[in-house]
Amino acid sequence: MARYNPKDTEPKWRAAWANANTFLTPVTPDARPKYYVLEMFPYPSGRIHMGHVRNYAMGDVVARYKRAQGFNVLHPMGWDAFGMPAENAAMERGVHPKGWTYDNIAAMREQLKALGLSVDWSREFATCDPEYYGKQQAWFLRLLKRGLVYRKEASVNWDPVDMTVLANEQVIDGKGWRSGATVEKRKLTQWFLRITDYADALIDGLKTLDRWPEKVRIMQENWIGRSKGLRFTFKFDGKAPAGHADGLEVYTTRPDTLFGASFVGIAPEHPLAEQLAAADPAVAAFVAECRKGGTSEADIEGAEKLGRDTGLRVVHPLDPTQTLPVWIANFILMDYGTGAIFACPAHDQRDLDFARKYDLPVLPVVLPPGEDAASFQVGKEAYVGPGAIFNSKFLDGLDVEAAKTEAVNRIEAMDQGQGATVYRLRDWGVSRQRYWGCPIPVIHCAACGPVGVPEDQLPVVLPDDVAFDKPGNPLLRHPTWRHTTCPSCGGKAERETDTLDTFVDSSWYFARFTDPTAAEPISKAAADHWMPVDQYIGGVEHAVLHLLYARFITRALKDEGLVSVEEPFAGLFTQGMVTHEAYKNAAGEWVEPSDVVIAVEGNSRSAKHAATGEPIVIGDIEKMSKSKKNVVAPEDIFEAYGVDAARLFVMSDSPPERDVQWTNSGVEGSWRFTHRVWNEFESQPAGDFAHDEADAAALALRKGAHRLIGFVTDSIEGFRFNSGVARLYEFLNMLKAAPAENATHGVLAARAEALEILARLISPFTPHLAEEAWAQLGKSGMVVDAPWPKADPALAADDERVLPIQINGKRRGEIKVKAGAAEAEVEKIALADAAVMAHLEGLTVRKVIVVKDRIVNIVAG
RNA sequence: GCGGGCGUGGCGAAACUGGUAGACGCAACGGACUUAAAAUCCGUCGGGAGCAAUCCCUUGCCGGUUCGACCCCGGCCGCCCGCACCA
Repeated sequence: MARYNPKDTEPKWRAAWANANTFLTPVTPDARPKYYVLEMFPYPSGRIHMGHVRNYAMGDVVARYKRAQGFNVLHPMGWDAFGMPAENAAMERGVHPKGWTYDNIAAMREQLKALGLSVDWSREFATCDPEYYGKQQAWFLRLLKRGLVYRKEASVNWDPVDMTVLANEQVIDGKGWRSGATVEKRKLTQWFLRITDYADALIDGLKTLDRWPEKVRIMQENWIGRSKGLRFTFKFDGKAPAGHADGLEVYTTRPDTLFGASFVGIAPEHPLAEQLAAADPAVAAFVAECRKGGTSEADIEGAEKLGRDTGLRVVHPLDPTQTLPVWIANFILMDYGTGAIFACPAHDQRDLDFARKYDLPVLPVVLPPGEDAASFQVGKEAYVGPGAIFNSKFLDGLDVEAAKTEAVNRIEAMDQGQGATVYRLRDWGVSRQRYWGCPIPVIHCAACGPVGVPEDQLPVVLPDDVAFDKPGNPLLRHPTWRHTTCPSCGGKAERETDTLDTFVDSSWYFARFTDPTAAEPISKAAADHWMPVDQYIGGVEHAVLHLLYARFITRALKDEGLVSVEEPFAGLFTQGMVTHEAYKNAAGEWVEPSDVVIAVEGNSRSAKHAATGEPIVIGDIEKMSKSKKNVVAPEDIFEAYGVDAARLFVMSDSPPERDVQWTNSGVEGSWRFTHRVWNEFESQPAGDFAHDEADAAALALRKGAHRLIGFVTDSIEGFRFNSGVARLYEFLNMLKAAPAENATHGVLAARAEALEILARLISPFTPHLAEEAWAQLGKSGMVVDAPWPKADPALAADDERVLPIQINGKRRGEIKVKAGAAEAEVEKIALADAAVMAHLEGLTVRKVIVVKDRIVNIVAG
């Protein structure tokens, strides 16, 4: 028997698909229902890693499956090609970002093509193609006209390593998401997108995303952070400080606790605090002290409450006889609400900590259920639960929610404030002081201000002749590029040298794929047909970055009339990472897996270096990363085991949303499977055989095959690929138990039918093997064009059931009955069973529970 | 601190809606074939008792609901992810 040889067959079938234009999705849609499958497009780093293999293999399973189900599938591929690494390469190696990027794309395209993906490569583009980013500039200008784009001076997150600004979403634990450098605050004039205009829509829209992971929806909701409360103004007692004649505006979510107020606090960055600091060196010193603390988790956790009494006093809005001191406090954030609060220490832990430290009053106003008003006291823990309001004049006796409403009504009636909704979400700062990005299509004119580049002058193309010998943005140093004339007055003017955050590039590419050559940024007809993406697949790390931005841009483009959908991704699946053990030598240096030999003794494993024999420490299972050297190169695996085995392995073993641990023995298992499958096809003799109803072995095989269809179908539909693969293994074992050699004609007929079903069922997972198997069966055409198999209900149905018999909840035997057998009949058979009778000796049967086709439980005592 | 998730053999895991716990794979062990190895094939494989049929224990821990709980409820313990002085 000839061994299955993936090295010959895999390239052969890829060529066959390419020659037949199998995966080309015509721009003009046909009568079939559409299905748009998309995996998050890759950054062209130069070579694919196992994470890519898993991501794209999953998408390919879905795409091929839907195709076989009769859908007109759109499954495109492109490149998220702008970004920092290209500039870093330019600085480190003197190559041009453009050349570096396109070389990488060429290399990765070949690797991805080797995966045998059912991708329509004719739609491929890179975000750094001027044809793409020019269209991006076009819609950017339309959003600018709409007022969704604006410029402001703001305190921004500055990444000192990448030397650029970052959006809030791109700062993780106070560090840049890409560089890992501690982020600094800087005041800069920047371009912003009004994502906050869409805060409510983005929260409310989450409810419609019923095919998104709950986790991602919760993360987005928390990130947007909507809270309802009251914004109101404290009048100053006596003379107000200059410029603050209107008073001091605060925000609270607990207007019900207003009578428990003991002081008013302002952030150290609050304009009033800065004003006071300018006049008083002692205040200035205090404000500087507050700034010193870092922003990292540990810093905040350990930060002590610091405050300074300003000497100012304000009047209580609901009780003019009462005044409150105004403190500058380090725990108040300028970024949130109004940067000023009223503090109710009895019912807020931070306020309480502060009040205890500075000996400020603590007056409880919410009485917990069961407590006595005369004796209830707050110690070190603030009471934040429900209860009845007391010590609060007209609010007394109301519950918390009713008191909130009443307090808001009173303040509104006095015209001193109003109910307000506040968000944690900030507008999206999109200016990046980088070269390798989409130029912001704006011209700055001394007379006219910033003016959008006229549409007929787009795209604003990046100049190629730039130097990376100095840090900073090369566009700023370019001798001619920025100098131009004002489109409005014709006078001398300068181009904007900031480029767009690369997350803008990835916020609409899915819509461009529907017609990548359209003259408009988005072809309305094509997008209306294909959008939304039916199944989007990618890493969970984009839960609040890319996935939030893309939702926002889609809504903004919808309001601009470019698309009709509000939500870009109807279904989302977030897949787990590919992990691998990391190895270290005695010196603590990371060692590559290929240099390590593992020895197994019983249940313990030890490792040594393959070449030197020195002992190696087997470390944790971690995400594959270059720094830990625990990377397995996909091309090495393709070479050794074939592409299908690699694809199969990343789909096996672990549920797709969970991390999968890469092991060599695991992929060997998948490789063995491909060979065993092939052996079954090869050993099947050619020819037609008639089914034999009387042949029990043949019937069992046919039943197994028809049942398998349902199992595999459900596992793909439900994203349980690992279970589907397990069922395929199980069925292969069944086939092997009914070999072709010396088989009856009935079994040969059943095998022929089973193999035809099997070839179609494995084709989403191991597409090359499936084609070779299909050809081996003598089938015409390719399996990729064959419809998904349909189970014969009569064969897939179980006509006989094995029911376990429990006595008092413990399994004591089993009986065989016809499927759907009546309860009374089942009870009779169960009670007559020898093993059951033995167990019931000396007991009285009290009750018999029969669950149809499932189980029998006898209660006896 | 808040929000979410998870905890099942030596390992990755399965168990659909409360109904036979451990499918399938990996590792391990035993055997066949082979001069030998690889590959392949067959078998064993949660723990314990027993010659055996069989029985007892077992899904992080404690308790509850139920004829019946990996699954539902309450309370602990541990791990992972996200957010975090957000008023």
